[in-house]
Amino acid sequence: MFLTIDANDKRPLYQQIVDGVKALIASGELREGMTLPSVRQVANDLSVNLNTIAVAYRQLQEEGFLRVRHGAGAVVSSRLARGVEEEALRKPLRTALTQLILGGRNDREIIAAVRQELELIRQKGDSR
Amino acid sequence: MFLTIDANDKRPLYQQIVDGVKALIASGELREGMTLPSVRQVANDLSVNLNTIAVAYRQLQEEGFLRVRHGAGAVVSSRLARGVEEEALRKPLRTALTQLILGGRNDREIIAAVRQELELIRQKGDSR
Amino acid sequence: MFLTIDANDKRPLYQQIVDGVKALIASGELREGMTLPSVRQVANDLSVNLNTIAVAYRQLQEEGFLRVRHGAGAVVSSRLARGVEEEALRKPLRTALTQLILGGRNDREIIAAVRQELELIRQKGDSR
Amino acid sequence: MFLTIDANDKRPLYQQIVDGVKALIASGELREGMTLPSVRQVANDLSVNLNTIAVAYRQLQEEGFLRVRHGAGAVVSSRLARGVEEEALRKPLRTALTQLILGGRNDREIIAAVRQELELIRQKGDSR
DNA sequence: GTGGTCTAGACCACG
DNA sequence: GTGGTCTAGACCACC
Repeated sequence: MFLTIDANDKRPLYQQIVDGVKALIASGELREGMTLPSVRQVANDLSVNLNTIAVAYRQLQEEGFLRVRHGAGAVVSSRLARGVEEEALRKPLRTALTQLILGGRNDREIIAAVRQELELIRQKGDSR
Repeated sequence: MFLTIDANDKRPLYQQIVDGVKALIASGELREGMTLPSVRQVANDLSVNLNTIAVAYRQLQEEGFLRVRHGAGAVVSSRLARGVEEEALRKPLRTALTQLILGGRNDREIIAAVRQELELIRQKGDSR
Repeated sequence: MFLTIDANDKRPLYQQIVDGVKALIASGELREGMTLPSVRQVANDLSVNLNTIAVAYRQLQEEGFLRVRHGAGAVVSSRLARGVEEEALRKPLRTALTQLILGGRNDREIIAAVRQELELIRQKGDSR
Repeated sequence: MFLTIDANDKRPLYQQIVDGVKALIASGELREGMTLPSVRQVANDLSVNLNTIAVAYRQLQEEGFLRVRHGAGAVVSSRLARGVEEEALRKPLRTALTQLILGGRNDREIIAAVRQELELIRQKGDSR
């Protein structure tokens, strides 16, 4: 299974699933048209309640990353650039960078960390 | 007042306060030894419940950014590099970068955005 | 083939088929006595499960728009004004109009949209 | 209480709540800044499970009609014209009109029905 | 088989 | 007090 959950993570379980699937799409590991494992299977693999996974899939559908059809499964939709406002993307970036600065990193180190993370995100597959 | 809250922000109020104070410290606008306005005053200025501010101040104290003394107000104690695990700093960065990638930005644009944000964070004062 | 399905549509597939056939009858493109393609052919054309089409045809039969005979295909039986309660017709209209209002349209624009849609529905053929 | 649910309605309960609140906003009965009754209260009034109402409130928040704050309640946000594509608004209208045509109504009757519904929707308050 | 909805009830987080 | 999350388990709708 390609998703993991972390009990120490402060994000709710369903949010971890959502972020995990997004990461897989960003990395190219999940591509347009691929079918995700069923809600039941993910729930079973992660030992998490079925409804929790359903909530995650539902949110991914609403954000346009999945096409979920009732009797069929969930298919990756992966439309990029979905009219998200720049500010909505910048705010979490700003918060993350602030934490790095407070952690004592200087600009050189931060940029290096960013480059490293970008590589990590894209290590599997080759999105775009 | 130098802190603002955004009703549309998904973070809880107290977290917005915490992040706001951290941003001010990172920018150098708040420096070691400076005194923050009282819980009561901030609560009043932002029209927010007094407990909410108290929770924010307590968290900042626990993270080592404030020294709170009864009756004497809260004093900034901006010790950097406080044994925060690298991973704890990287995870929010990774999530923010993932969102930028899914938003259609390429590496060049993302690095540019990071540089721009770093400047913004440091525009007031000139810490370090 | 004259029916299409939209993967992004929130309605179930069978409902899209039902609504599609109804639209063709309303437009006059399908008239009393005409024969519809077989369940098997439609399923094949739309790359949809055979059962899905069968369900759609059955519902159309129950609503009186089709006469289905074993081995002989489905024949259009467009009897209008079939004792449908006014309220059952009004409720979806009300919901659709509410969405238009919340979308910022004023009455003039809404009426114009209604006239335009009525023309579109009837553009093929000229029923009644 | 101003919301009702109909067991015979084919829409799921939470969707009826969502549509009901939208209708109240469209009618002007609920205005910007007004606080909705708590999830628990609505659940109690309608004898529906608490989670069901929570799902409805959550969807309304995602669509931008409510600002829901954790410890506080849910406040009407009522931003009109939220970049909804024209087609998304037209499709349900088209389906509703098709049903009216199949019900035997002519254009004159349909336009009259539309005008009547628009008045009904706006009877309380006087939105815009 | 698939996902969708709903319930009952628990516990946590926020203000 | 408020809403948020999660579980367990049921039943339904779709393919």
